[in-house]
Amino acid sequence: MRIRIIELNRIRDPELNRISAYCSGNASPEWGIAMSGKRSPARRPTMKDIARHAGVSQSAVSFALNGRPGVSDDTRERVRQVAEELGWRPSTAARALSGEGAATVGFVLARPADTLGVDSFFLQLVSGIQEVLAERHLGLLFQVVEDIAGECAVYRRWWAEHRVDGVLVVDPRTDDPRPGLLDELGLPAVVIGGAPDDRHPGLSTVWADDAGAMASVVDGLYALGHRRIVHIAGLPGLAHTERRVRTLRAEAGRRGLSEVKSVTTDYSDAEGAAVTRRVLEGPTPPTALIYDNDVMAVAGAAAASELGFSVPADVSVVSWEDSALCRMVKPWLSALSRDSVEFGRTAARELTALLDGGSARAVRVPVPRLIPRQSTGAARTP
Amino acid sequence: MRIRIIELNRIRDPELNRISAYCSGNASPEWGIAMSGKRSPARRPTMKDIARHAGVSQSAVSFALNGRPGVSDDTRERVRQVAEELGWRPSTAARALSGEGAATVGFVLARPADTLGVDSFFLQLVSGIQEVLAERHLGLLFQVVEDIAGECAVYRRWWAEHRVDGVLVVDPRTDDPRPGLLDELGLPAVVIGGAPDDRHPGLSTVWADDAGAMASVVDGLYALGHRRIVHIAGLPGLAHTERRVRTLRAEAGRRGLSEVKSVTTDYSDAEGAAVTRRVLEGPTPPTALIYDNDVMAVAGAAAASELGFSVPADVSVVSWEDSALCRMVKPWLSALSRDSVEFGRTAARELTALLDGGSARAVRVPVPRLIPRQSTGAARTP
DNA sequence: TTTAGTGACTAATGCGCATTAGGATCATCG
DNA sequence: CGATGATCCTAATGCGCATTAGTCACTAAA
Repeated sequence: MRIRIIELNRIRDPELNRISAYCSGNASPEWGIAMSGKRSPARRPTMKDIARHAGVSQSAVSFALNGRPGVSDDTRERVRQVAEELGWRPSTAARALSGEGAATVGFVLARPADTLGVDSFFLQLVSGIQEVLAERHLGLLFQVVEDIAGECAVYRRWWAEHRVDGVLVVDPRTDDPRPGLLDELGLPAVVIGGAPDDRHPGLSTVWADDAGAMASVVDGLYALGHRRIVHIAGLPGLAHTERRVRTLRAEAGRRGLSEVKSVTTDYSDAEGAAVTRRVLEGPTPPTALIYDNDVMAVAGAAAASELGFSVPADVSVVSWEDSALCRMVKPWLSALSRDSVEFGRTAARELTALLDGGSARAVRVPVPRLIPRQSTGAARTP
Repeated sequence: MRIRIIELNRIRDPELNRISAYCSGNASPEWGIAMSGKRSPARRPTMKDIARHAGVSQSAVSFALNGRPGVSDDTRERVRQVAEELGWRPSTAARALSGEGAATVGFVLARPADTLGVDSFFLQLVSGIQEVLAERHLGLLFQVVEDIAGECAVYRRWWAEHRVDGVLVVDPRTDDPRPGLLDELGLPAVVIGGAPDDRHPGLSTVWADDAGAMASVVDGLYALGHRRIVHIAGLPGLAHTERRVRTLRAEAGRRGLSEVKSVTTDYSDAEGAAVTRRVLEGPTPPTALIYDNDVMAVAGAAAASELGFSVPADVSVVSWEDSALCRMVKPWLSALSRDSVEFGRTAARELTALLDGGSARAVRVPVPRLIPRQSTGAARTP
C-alpha cells in the first residue's frame, strides 16, 4: 500500500528520496519490492484498522484504549483485544502532535569525544534512568556534545523540534547557564548532582551530600593521624568539585591544619599521576591523597609507588568513586561508594513526577559510604 | 494560549494530568501561571507564525524552507529570515506524521544493569555515532535492556510506535534473532561487529577482521617462541568471539600446536582472574595469554603476578582492547588497538546511507593493530 | 404524553507539516 | 488577440491520534 504510493511519488519527483527510508530495509534499490515476490515489510496498524476490525468508530477506539468514558465495557474489552491482536501501539508522533508530549526524555553529555574514557559512572547512571523510564514507555534521547554551549544549543533544538518532554542535566557548574535556559524554555528538568538552587524553583535536583562525605573522609584520615592531605579534585567549574573543595578547606580550618589543599584537574589518569608526582616530590609530601575519581586514584597510586612511596605505609589513598578498577590494582583502593544505578533511578523518578505535573523538589541521595580497603592506614609518625 | 486550554481541560476532567507536563517546568502546582506575574514559557513557533510574519501562505513557507520550487527567490529568502528570527525548527512529530520518518535512530544495549562495568568501548562507539548523526540532526534513542528477547521487544515497540527510522545493532550472535526480526519489520539496520551475512541482504554490516587480527597475534607470539597459548575469550554466543575462537583453532592446527585453546567467559574481571588462575595452576601452564578485553587482561595479569608468574618473563599477556587501563598497571599491557570512535562513525554513516535509500553493504574497518608494550616478550625456553 | 436525562456511539476538528490541486498574473507565440 | 505556458501563490487534504460536538435510542420523571 505504502509502497505503491512511494512509487508514484518516485515517478513524479525523482529527487525526492527521503521517503525511501521507509522501505530501504529490505527493498532492492530498484523499487521492485511490490512486484517482486519478496514479502513487503509489515505495515503499522493504526486505530483506523482497529476500528474496522472491531466494527466501531475511531473515536470509540480512542475512548476504549485510553480508559475514557463513552463506551460500554463490552466494546472496550473487544477493542482492547483487537488492538492486542494487531500489535497496535500508539504512534508517538501522532500523540505528540495532538498535545500529549513526545514521550521522550533527553540526556546530554557534554565532553569532548576523546575524553570519554574508562568511566563506569555514566553508563550505570543511564542504566538506572532507563529502568524507570522503560516502565513508562518513555524513550531516552541521548546526545554527546563538546561543551556547555553545545548542550544549550541541543536543548533549544529539542525544545523547538518538540522532541523531548523533559531533560536530565548532569555535571552542573557554578554559574551554569543551563538552569536558566531550561526555565525560560519551560522544559521540565532534573539536575543531577547539583545542590538545591533557589533561583530556579522549577527545576528538581537530585544530589549527594558531598560536603558530608568529605567531612567524614577528613574525619577518618584525621583519626588515623593524617595532617597533610591533598585532594586531587576534578574539573574546577563543577558544582560538586566546588562543594568538596570548600568543605575540605572548612574542615582544615576547623582543625587548624595548614597543609591541606585541593588541586583541580581534568579527571584524566595523566593529570592524576602528574599532580601526584608534583605534590609527593615537594618538601613536605602529604600523607594522604583523596582523588575525585577512580581513574585518577589508580594512576596516582601507581605514580606514588614509582616514586618509592609505599601505599599505605607512606601515603594513604582514597578514591571518590568505587568501581571494579579499585579492586584491580594492588593494594586495593579504599573508596567512597555510591549506587550510581540507584542515583539514575531516583533522578528519572523525579523527572517523571515533574512530567506528571508534580512540583519541583530537591532530593538528597544517601551519603556515599567509605569502603576501607588496603590503601588507607595510619599516618607514619614523622 | 495553550495554558488557558489546559485550564479548561483541567476543569472538565480533573484526572487528566498528562498534558500538564507542558508547563510543569516553571508552573506552580496551582495552575496559576497565566494569572501570576511569572513569565509563561516561550511558545514554539510554527510555520503558521512564519507565514503570518512573512505575509504568505503556509504552503509557501513549506516550499521555501524545504527548497521546493514554487516560490520566488525573494520570498524564499524572506521566509528563511523570518524562520531564523523566530528560531523555528520543524516539529519532528509533525514531520514524522506526514511521512518523513522520525529523524531518530535507535541503539539498544542488551546487558544486565550490574554488568555495566568499566567499559570505554560503548561510550566511545556511541560518541562516534553521535558525531555523524548530529550533523544531520538525527536523534539517538538509547535503551538498556536485560537480554536479546528484551531487545527484540524494544525493536517491535519502536517500530509500532513509529519512533525510529533505523537501528544500530551491537553484539551480534551466532544464530541471532535480531536480523530476521528487523528484516521482517522493514527497519533499516546496521549490524556492528557482525560478519557479512547473506541471509539478510537488507542489513548493512560494519565489522573488524577478527580472524586476521587473531592470526597476526598468534603469528607474533609464535615468533617469540610461544607454543602454549590460552585465549580467555568473551561471551560464547557472540559472533566475534566465535570468529576469534575458530581462527585460533585453525592457526594452532596449521602449526601443529596442541596446547592452544580458548576459554569463554562473561568478560568480567572476576572471571578473567579465575580462568587465569585455573590455567596457570595446571600441569603445563601456558606461556601466553590473550584476553578478549582490557578488564580481564588487567585482572588476569594481576592474578598471574599473585601466583608468582612474572609478566612477561613467565607469561606474556595481550589485551584485545586498548584503553587507559592498559597503561594504568605495571607492566603496561600490550594491546590490540582499534579506533572505537571511528568505528561508531562508520556505522552511523552506513545507517544514514541506508536511510537515504542506499543499498545495504558490508564495510570492513581496519584490522586492529597490536601495540607492543611491556607485557609481551620471548617465551621462556623450558 | 411530553420533557429531560443518560448511556453508547459517530462525525468532525485540530495538532504542524508536506503535498497536491487549483487559481491568478504574467510573458510568449502563432 | 486569444491560446499556451510559466511563474508564484493559496486552498485543501491527509498523516494518526485526542477531543469536542453532536446523534440516536431508550428510560425516568413531570
